Amino acid sequence: MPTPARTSLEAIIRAARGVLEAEGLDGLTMQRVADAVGVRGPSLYKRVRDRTDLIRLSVDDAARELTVALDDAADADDPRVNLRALADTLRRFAHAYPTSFGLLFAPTRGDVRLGPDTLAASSRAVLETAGALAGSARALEAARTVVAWAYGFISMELAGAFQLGGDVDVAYSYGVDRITEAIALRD
Amino acid sequence: MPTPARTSLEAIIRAARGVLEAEGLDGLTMQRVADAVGVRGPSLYKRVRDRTDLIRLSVDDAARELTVALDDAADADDPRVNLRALADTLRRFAHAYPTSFGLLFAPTRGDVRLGPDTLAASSRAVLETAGALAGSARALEAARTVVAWAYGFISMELAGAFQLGGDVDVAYSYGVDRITEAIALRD
DNA sequence: ACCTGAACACCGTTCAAGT
DNA sequence: ACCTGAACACCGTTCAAGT
Repeated sequence: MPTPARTSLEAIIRAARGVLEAEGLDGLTMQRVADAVGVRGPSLYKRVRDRTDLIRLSVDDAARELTVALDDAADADDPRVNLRALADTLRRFAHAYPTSFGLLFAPTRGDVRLGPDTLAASSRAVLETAGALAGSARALEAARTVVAWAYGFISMELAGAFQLGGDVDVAYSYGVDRITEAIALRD
Repeated sequence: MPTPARTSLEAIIRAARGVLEAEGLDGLTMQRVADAVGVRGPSLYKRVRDRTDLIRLSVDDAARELTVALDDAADADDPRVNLRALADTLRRFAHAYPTSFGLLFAPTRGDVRLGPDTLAASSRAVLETAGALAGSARALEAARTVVAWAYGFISMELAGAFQLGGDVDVAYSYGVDRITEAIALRD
């Protein structure tokens, strides 16, 4: 006799993302997530292969949320305005979900890797805006330059590497301008 | 009656770094490190507070090695040449010790954080070269821009985010040039 | 068809007992 | 003074038994 489902993959991912940001990666235990969705630990394995899979699903879910935010952000005509909006959106995302952000490109964790489709979707808005600034032939490398800088800057910020002083908001804003001009230089 | 020491903190850190790069962060178990230095697990706690402490010590050790390499790299008169040498040195370090590199600024792991002195020492060469390019008043933000870009680029490279094709070496080299010109622009 | 308790392997850590 | 085996708590994971 079938038992009605007492939870769902969506609920599990939502709970896992909450735990991930509240307690960090080490705090994400199967027990903790099971408690949060009102089920026993072993039941999670009905919907999720293992803990690594759950982490990947959570980061993937966060990446999709980021993609939506980025797509919404770049709605102006001026590509410089759009690039700033994209950079600000990425930084807001990172502050809201630092652990997920850190795992997005974490070189340390080969096991938690996003699918190419998720990556491509989240790159779309940046690629388009970068292309408008640098020329479509240079779109890819321009986009990489912007994302690399922004990811690096925000990672260092979150890691507390900017202890030498100075206003981090100002530094970020200034950096966006510099990078924008750097990729807008035609040759 | 005193027992002669059968290992040392240095040997433990060396072994831990080896395991860290060979097996990744999850592979760094106390048991594994103990085996590598020829001692039982509990003995490690005579020299190390806990596993987190051992990770931090390992990353700190890697950071010191990086500092030496950076100091040696920037020996030319032309700051552009030096900046390229510094960028190449950082990238070589990252490829040699990807896990340590990832932990250097990992936003995800607040527990494994380098001391300000270690950070300051490793920044010195970059700060000096950046200052020579951007002017000493702009040295700090110029250095941050370079390091943020390089860290982000290499992280994405190691994370496999550059699957869209193109020669990564060329992209890195090109990026160094762009960033160099961006921070060399006086205003 | 999903959920559960019991069980297992593994790991970090402590500690009393050895030398 | 350092090392060890035993022990404990905790966690991921499996599985037979329940409904």
